[in-house]
Amino acid sequence: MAATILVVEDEPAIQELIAYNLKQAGHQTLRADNAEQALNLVSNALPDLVLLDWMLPGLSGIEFARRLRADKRTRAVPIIMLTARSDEQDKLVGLDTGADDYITKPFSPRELMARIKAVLRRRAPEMTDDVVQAGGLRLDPGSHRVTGHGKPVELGPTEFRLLHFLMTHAERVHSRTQLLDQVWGDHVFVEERTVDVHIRRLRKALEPTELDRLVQTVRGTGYRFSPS
Amino acid sequence: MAATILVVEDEPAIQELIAYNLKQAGHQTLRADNAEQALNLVSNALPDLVLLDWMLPGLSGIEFARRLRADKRTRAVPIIMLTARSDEQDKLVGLDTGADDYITKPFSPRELMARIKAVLRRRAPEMTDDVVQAGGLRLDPGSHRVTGHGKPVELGPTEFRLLHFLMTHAERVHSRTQLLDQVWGDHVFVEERTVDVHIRRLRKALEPTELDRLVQTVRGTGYRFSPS
DNA sequence: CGCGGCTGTCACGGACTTGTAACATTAGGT
DNA sequence: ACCTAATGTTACAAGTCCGTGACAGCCGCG
Repeated sequence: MAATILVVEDEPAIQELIAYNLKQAGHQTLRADNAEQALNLVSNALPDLVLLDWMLPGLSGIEFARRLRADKRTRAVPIIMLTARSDEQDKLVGLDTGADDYITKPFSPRELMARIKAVLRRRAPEMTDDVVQAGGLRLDPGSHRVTGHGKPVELGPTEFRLLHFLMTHAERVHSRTQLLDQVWGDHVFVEERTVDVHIRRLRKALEPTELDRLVQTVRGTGYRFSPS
Repeated sequence: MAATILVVEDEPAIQELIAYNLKQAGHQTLRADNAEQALNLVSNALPDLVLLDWMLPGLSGIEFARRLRADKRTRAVPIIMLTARSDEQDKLVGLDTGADDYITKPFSPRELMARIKAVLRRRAPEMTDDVVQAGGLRLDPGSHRVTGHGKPVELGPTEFRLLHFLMTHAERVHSRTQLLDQVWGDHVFVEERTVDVHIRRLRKALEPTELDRLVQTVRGTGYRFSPS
């Protein structure tokens, strides 16, 4: 995992409780007491997920969510809403603003962690530490190992992340720009052609296992991982 | 393990029974007849685990659990609930307050001990005194001894804890930050590179037995213990 | 008080990674 | 068959990460 999670919650006790559990699970946490603070943090660096209290002093949680969704840069960030109310009405409004999931207080840490995992799995599978297998390739984020037909494959850090992303988003073409955003991170300025070089390095590392053919070029568009 | 376990139970007979069994298993026991007494004990010294009766005179067990969870200092202490009721409803409420496990009376001492062990293992596997063996290495927390291929290995306290943690979480990469949190404890401020130095000392101590190769570097990520 | 063991920090050097440019090759259209 | 844009490939310099030895402070013990 090692996801970076932004917690927007005004009650210190709950904020602390959540942060503690996140840390235990190996996540980084950013904290904000209110929406304004949260917006600041987000403008600095994108978190991988936002835990957002419904009721906030000042700008409400729901309004904050709306703003995230309105900005192209932050649109894709998964949001989990925390709320004390349990009625269906709010739930609907919450989901309408684009929340990915919804938890009503009081919640158990166990439940919270489970939902975070579920949302990350759905929205950003490369953030989880689930083992990915496809076409004879096996990548284990937990132990940071890659094997092709059982034989170990040596990868540099960037190639590892690149392969991880491609495998968790297989059968889909990704432009160089998308790959830079997803694998290198936003706020990073590198030449697009750099992607080519890393693709090359990845393929080279896969060559001994004949699995380099799984990383395919789509001329004029980008690259694709295809286990077929 | 040598864990310190707080037993909160109003029935003397059951309290005695539990205490006896805990002692047999090598644990320290603290006893309280009610929640108020328990809170006092906890404010003095943190136990490694709390065995908590559901029904208590005065402050109820569940309320006591909530208070433990509400205080930052006591938040992480594992709780096992004891209850006479067996219905699902209570179980859910109990888990919601953050209980780690649940035992319904009557229970066998054997079962209780098994659950305690399981919870300690889950919350902090390196807290138990189970002997850990892997790849020719043997670490015995009870006697605080390490042997490699039968030959004794001399380790300093920190290296011992580090190896213990790595062995109980093998085949997983741990970042320096995670290792600092888990082995040094959070709220400790030391340089990340200090981890490197202790890894070095650990490897050096393992060198005579050729077992230093089990402690592996994952460049750009952290360290991993791998018995392979 | 002196001693030895343990700890955290630093600095240096080597090994590995990374982004870029430059050149080679290929794919597709005409 | 050509031409051109896109991609493959290689080399390299700069940067980053890690191993390692040295060292000073700390603590407990004799």
